[in-house]
Amino acid sequence: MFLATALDIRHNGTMPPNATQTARARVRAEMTREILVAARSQLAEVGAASLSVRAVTRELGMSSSAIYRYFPSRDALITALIIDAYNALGAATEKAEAKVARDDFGLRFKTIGHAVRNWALANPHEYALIYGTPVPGYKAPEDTIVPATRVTRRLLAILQSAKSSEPEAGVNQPDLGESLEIDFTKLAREYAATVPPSLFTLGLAAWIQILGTISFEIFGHFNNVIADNEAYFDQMLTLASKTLDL
Amino acid sequence: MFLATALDIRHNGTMPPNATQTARARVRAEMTREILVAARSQLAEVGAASLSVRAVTRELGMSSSAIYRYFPSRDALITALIIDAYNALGAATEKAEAKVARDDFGLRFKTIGHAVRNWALANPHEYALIYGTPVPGYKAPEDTIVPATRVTRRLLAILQSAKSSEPEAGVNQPDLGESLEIDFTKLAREYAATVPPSLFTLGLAAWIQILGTISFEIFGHFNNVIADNEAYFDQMLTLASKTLDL
DNA sequence: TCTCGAATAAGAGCACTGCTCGCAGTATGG
DNA sequence: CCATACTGCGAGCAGTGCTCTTATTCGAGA
Repeated sequence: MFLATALDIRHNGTMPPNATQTARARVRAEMTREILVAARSQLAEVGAASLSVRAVTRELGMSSSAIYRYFPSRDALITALIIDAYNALGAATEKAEAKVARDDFGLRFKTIGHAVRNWALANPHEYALIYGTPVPGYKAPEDTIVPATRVTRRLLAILQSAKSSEPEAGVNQPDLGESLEIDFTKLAREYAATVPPSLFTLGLAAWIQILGTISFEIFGHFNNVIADNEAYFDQMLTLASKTLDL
Repeated sequence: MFLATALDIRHNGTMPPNATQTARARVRAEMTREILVAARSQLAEVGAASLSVRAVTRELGMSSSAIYRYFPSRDALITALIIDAYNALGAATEKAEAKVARDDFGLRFKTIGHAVRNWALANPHEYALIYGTPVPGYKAPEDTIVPATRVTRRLLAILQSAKSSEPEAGVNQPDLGESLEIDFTKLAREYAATVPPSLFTLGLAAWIQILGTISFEIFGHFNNVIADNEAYFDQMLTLASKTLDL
């Protein structure tokens, strides 16, 4: 879990190697957890930009300097929140998708789309944290890569299943140039997928359409433009699903 | 221009009504301009989140409090930069589009797309300012609405022209629900456009696809995913252009 | 069981931020 | 010419992230 990860960020050289945690390690883990809970509520309230570590410590009744025993910097705290957000989004979508019939690929696709949107609307600041403007000095560490791909892996699985049951369907698959052919072939290999590169690009475009539409809504670009946001989103999902021949 | 706007934000009740500016008004306008220039360079360097009004005043050799005679708050300064960014983006795309043949709608569409991307890559912080996470306390004022629609009006004009020359083409226009029919009919009326609502939704989807793809690139979601970003972007534009039957 | 080093917590402090206020000059319209 | 509006400056406030010193507590090895 990310808590262990957060722990390992600091003092990784001095952590005891055995699994049975000492009392001190346990209270440290508990403290770390509490800090993250407080930080998460702060994030939900005021957003990442206005998140103050001093406010977090105040909420916990500790001194402002004490938090640096657990997180070396504000950036490290926010990184933990980013991983947290990716996992929360992943869990929410996986839970939603698990409820629908496996063989209805179009429904699975749309369900994931709506789940992402619903999570984003319920947690706008968390969404902005992962899909909005990156924080200034921030450089995505390795820890975020896997959680970041939880949803896309799910989408790819659907594409994969749909394609295997109906191979080489009549989708209008574009012919890519050489460089894109290389990029997406490599990408498919990394994801252990067998979907052809041309179809892969369509899947990526659909994913971008989903996030782009949600970002438009969350960031206020639909204000005075569209009233029924959900209807537009659903219509967009239907269209994307059709493009992917699901 | 936005400078006049920025001026009118403050002291609008005390501005002399006649057009011939007094000496004081002229030096005030000049000062406002210089502040914006300095702020713009700051923005380009460190981004909106890290933009410091004190740093701006230092760059101008004035005291930190003096700037509040020109902009009532940091938010007001950033608002001016937002309008600025919208106009810069609009100017860049309009300039690019003006160079291509009027009757090649597909090319005009793709040219606008590439122009937006090129501007975003050249001015990533400005792009993030208008299409990334909104600044915490920020509420878009009326002044930003018109500049914000410069590019979309251009795209709509293309759609409009293409449709009039080839009315009711064989595009796969989706049938919308009642609420969307209302939303987009109203929207078309506001834009003084005659494109049918169903086609309007496809145009919006294309615009979202463009911005979504650029955001992915600028915000780092293509790192270790796609190497040839431009090729992917162009391929996406081709696809979108085809969907719009341009 | 004792001891000594490591981990923790707290407080003072530094350099920075956005912003306010009062005071001094200066230009301007009546 | 003069009252008034405007402008700039410096001090200061409350807040920030973060560091360093000091004091305390804990736990593992002798």
